[in-house]
Amino acid sequence: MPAVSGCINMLDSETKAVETPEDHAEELRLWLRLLTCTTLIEGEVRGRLRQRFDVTLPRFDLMAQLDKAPDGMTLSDVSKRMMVSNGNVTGLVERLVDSGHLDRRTSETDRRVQVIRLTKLGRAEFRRMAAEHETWIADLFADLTPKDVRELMRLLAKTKASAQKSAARRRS
Amino acid sequence: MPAVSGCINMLDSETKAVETPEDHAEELRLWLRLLTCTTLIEGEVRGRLRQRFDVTLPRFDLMAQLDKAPDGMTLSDVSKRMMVSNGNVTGLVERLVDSGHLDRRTSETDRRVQVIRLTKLGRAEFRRMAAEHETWIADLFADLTPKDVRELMRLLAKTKASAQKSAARRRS
DNA sequence: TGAAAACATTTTAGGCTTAAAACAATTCGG
DNA sequence: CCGAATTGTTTTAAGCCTAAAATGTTTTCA
Repeated sequence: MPAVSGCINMLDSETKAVETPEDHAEELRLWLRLLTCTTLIEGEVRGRLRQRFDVTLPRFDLMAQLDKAPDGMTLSDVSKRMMVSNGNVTGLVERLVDSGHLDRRTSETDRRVQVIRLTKLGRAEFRRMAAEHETWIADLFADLTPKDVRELMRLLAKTKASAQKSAARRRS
Repeated sequence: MPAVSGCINMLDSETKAVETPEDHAEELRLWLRLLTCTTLIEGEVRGRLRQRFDVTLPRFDLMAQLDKAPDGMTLSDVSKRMMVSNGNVTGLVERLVDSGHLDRRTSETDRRVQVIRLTKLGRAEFRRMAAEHETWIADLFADLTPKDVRELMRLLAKTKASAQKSAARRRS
């Protein structure tokens, strides 16, 4: 392949964007690294939750959402916050109700809606787990300076916004 | 609670580390943001793979690993690279062999080992999907400048190293 | 050499997850 | 007011995923 082919294509182009097969290897590598980091940390947290508290990560995540909502949440709210499917939440909640961690009742004003809350037991257990969980996270990120943390926060916010925009573009 | 309690605790401490309940809220927020970004992008890629190619993300990921290894890989290699359990790979490979995308054979020199490769069909289909996949990723990260990308790469590398160190600490 | 350790994979049991279809209740527009 | 669209949840079918135990193979080393 001649080294000038890209330039030739560019000369061919008219007013619109160039159709040269562009190189997006950098973005691809970034995505893989992002995924690796997340998978690594998630796996570590999952293992520690299991070992220390015999609880699964999805259960912990669901309880974390409810801990921030003393008045409860609807299943839809939970589903959106956790970014998982509705059906997923149904099953997760069912098991947590069975184990006595959640209370679930039908809304008085809208009989479609199920409102779930942490029970006293659920809240107590979550708080206990959350305290230790926070130290694990701190340890996993221990080598980052406060400046690194701030900078990562900023860049990830930008990344999130970019991805949301792209997702919206596709849906429209 | 008096505002000086932290200092009092520090005075109480002896040679070892202070037991003051430290504030790790920043790291926690960082972790949640990292998770959100990854979940968002992963969900988007999953949906597009399904819509355009009727393929699942785990299948795509496995084929991506094999595409980089013309001489094939063992199941253990795949399991380590993908950071998933051995049993997971067994099932994934089984389905991909059934659909004609993978070839699997027992190693001649070590009968414990299964070596898998992409078939001609598997490689062709993967290349077709990968080309489009790359444009999706580029679009999802479109609002990041080259500098942002470099900086994120650097900080995520640091994060990965930190997490690996922490994981190793726990295992020892 | 031969038992024990290490290794590669599979199996098992249970839970997680999704997309799509089904169902139920509410809201909207004519 | 009533049919149609919308909203909230559950169900279904299939696949993904893990940890732990089981199976078969190779290596180690006493």
